[in-house]
Amino acid sequence: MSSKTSPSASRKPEPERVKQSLRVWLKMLKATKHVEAVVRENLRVEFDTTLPRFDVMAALYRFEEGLKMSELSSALRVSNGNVTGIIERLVSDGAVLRVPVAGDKRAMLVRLTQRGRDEFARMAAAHELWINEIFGSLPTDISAGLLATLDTIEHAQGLYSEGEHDA
Amino acid sequence: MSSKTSPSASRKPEPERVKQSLRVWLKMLKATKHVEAVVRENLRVEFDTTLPRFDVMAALYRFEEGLKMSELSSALRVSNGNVTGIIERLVSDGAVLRVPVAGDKRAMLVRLTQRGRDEFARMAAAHELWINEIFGSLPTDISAGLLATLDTIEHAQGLYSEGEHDA
DNA sequence: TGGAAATTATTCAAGCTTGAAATTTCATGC
DNA sequence: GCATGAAATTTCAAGCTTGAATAATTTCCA
Repeated sequence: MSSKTSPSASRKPEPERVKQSLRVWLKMLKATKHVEAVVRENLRVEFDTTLPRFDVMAALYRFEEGLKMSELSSALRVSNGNVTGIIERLVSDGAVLRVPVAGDKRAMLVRLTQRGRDEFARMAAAHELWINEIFGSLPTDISAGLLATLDTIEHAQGLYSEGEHDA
Repeated sequence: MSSKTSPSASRKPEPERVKQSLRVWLKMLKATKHVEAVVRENLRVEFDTTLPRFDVMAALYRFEEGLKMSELSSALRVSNGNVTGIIERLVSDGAVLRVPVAGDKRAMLVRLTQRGRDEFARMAAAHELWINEIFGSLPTDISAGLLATLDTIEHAQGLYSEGEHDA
């Protein structure tokens, strides 16, 4: 770990590089928050729902057979207790169904109801358009470059949070 | 608005472009959340504080003379009531001071105490290193390109949330 | 002046989020 | 069988976040 020539060597990072790193991060954070705010607002106004609910439904939509609570929380990278509350509300709204897992009395399988599926399908279609409204004007090569750079960032550090990678 | 040749024209966006937009957004969101999680965790473990508190202190550090509550919330782009609670806790921790504004009995000026300034200075120094740990390995040209692309994104849509721009 | 409108801030209810503790159930080894 | 630890989930306290409602003050302008 921490070779002498690594750009992240622990001694004396060049101030100009640090400054640029900070600039990039702050701008990335700002842009992301901006897009998130747009999505949140649109979900609220057009579908009377929230981003966390949307995220949960997206995960469940993808796994038609359902997910265990623990699978769900790790897929969304949020805490266990968090998902409990969101699912609770989705269940009482009739969008989600809880079914016991055969052979394991601890676990619960969580699945979209038909109504939940229909509802999410509509939201997802709108969501695609909102996102395309923002990102759709990027030239193809720029877009591809951005994707590649973001990939780098995601993997470009090993000092903190050496968690599990892509699902 | 919405010219016939605009890439975000309201009719029939090309599916391949939409798909790419979605890919880029999801990756950007993921990368941002990853960095945020690192910062949050480090703030918690090394300084026993939270990201919202850090953000508030960063804004107050920048404006030594202090900020009004409304200026603070609009600088951070969060709701009014939100700031109230965070400041409340910072005040009771001795990091922030409230002073009435001369000539306006409604307004309150909020300012870091010396202790708050010292505390933030230490956190900011560490924060720079964490961020550089992640972004510092990006080649200069890539980094500059990312910055430019993010700028584009921030300004690349006028349909939703036509809010005020940079401070 | 005097009153409608705007500004500033707090309060409130609802929901999101976390990390830790508690609970129940399962798996393993002896 | 049975204890011990691991796994799945919920509960909990604390804090964050929002949008709406309220309250106090200031501004504007007729």
